[in-house]
Amino acid sequence: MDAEAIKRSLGGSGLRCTPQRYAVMAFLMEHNSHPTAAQIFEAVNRVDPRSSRATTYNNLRDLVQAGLVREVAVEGRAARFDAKGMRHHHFICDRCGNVEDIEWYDVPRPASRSLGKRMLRECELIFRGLCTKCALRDTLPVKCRRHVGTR
Amino acid sequence: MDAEAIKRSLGGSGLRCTPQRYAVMAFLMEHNSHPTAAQIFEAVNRVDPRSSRATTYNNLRDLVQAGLVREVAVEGRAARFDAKGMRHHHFICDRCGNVEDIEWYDVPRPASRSLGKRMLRECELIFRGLCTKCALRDTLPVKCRRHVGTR
DNA sequence: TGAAGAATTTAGATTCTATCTAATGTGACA
DNA sequence: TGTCACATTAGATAGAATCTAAATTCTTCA
Repeated sequence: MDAEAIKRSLGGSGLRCTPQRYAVMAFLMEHNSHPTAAQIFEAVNRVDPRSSRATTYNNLRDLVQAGLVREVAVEGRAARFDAKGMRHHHFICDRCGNVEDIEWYDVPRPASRSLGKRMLRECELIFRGLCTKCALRDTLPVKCRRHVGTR
Repeated sequence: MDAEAIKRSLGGSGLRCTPQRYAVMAFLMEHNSHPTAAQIFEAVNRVDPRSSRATTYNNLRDLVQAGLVREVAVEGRAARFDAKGMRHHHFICDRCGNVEDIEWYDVPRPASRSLGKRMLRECELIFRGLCTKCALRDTLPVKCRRHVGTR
């Protein structure tokens, strides 16, 4: 959306605002669908300046390190990425693996006794179950299922 | 530890108690180090009945589906596995990727409004930061670092 | 300017993780 | 004992992410 804001946040993290890096960041800010690296690579390359797979991964790594993007690991599937906008939690669908945002609320920290000498950086709350589509699909008679996309 | 208990919990989930499956389950119950599939495969095969990689993965999948084992996805690294004993949360080290248990405490559920039609199965609380070893390593002068194993 | 050096990108190879295949083995039960 | 579903196996394959080494672009500063 706001090109200047993206430039500023990249610069503020010591990252050059290259076309490829900008494209990745802009795509993530315009889509809250938690895409995979492959999806980002493909989407960014549908538009002009062609970028390589390695660059997409490099840039995602840099953006995550800079704290501008969050990476969500999903068991048995490719990692998902998410521009850090408003704070939120994540819901991961057991069946289709899609990641969705859940409205933020505060998470109680563990007792310092149970943390020991560990350095706590963040608490992350993850919900699991069936997303709306998959939950609906479960309650439909079999002959109707094909009408509900699986992702 | 208790062979009979393992047999019973496998049987109760409709899983035969094969030597390979038993070995995986027993290993997970004896080690709370959250090993990877590769580590489990190797450890189980150091003892007698040789098991194949595919079987190790198959059995881990079955045990997770049966709810006897938990799988923890870690960004950029192999998944970790964990026999479900006492309830606990997880701490994942940013640097070495190791997973450690954190004493259980209740997690507040999200407002049903923010869940919509999703079917919630579980809430998982994950802490991130530096484990004791890595936190210590950070505060040591460089010349001493080699004395602290990274794994 | 423009030369040097740092950061970035690139295609393709490679590594690592996990799953699939098709054949074989095993055990429960009638 | 025969049958059938469940399990295991080695090796091939798929999928995700990283590495390599060379080329390119940017920044800085003489």
